[in-house]
Amino acid sequence: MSGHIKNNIRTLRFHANEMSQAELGAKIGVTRQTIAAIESGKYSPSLEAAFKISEIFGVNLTDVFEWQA
Amino acid sequence: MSGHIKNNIRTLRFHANEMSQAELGAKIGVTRQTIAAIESGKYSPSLEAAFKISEIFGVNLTDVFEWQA
DNA sequence: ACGATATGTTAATAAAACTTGACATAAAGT
DNA sequence: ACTTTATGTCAAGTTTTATTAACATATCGT
Repeated sequence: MSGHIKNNIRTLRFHANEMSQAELGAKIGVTRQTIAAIESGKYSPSLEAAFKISEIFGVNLTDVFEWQA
Repeated sequence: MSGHIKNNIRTLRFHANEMSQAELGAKIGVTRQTIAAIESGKYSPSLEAAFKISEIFGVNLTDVFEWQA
């Protein structure tokens, strides 16, 4: 009923030299299936995974994940 | 082995007119025990819960939760 | 055409987040 | 002294997130 979370992972990956889902997963310590699920909005990541992803892309967490109330 | 997450909930609650854990929990839809556990660092919240908490305090998510690599 | 890489998706299982209910202590108000 | 409010903590249970493995299609380079 309340808000949901949008993400820009796909865009950020392609701007980061077309990094693959598998490569991103390896960098943060999750599987490619997990990245695929997060990217497609099947579920949202843990806070820790979210921080690691934003760290890889060198941006703020809220530039990767956006809360819409 | 990698980093951990620090939070400023206690401080933010006291700055927000000494809002109780129970009140914060009610506002974001979790129990007071969950707030206590998050606040004390027993575990980190879901990304959704983290967004809701920062929304209540009117600050950015990364002002509530800080990632230390 | 063939082999390699990237991604989509599903099913079964494991781990983490969260709930409920309980019992405890401490501080504040009356 | 008594009641109320705030918080700490624990155990058992449910829900959500993450893992692994499998099978699928599409694209790219040779």
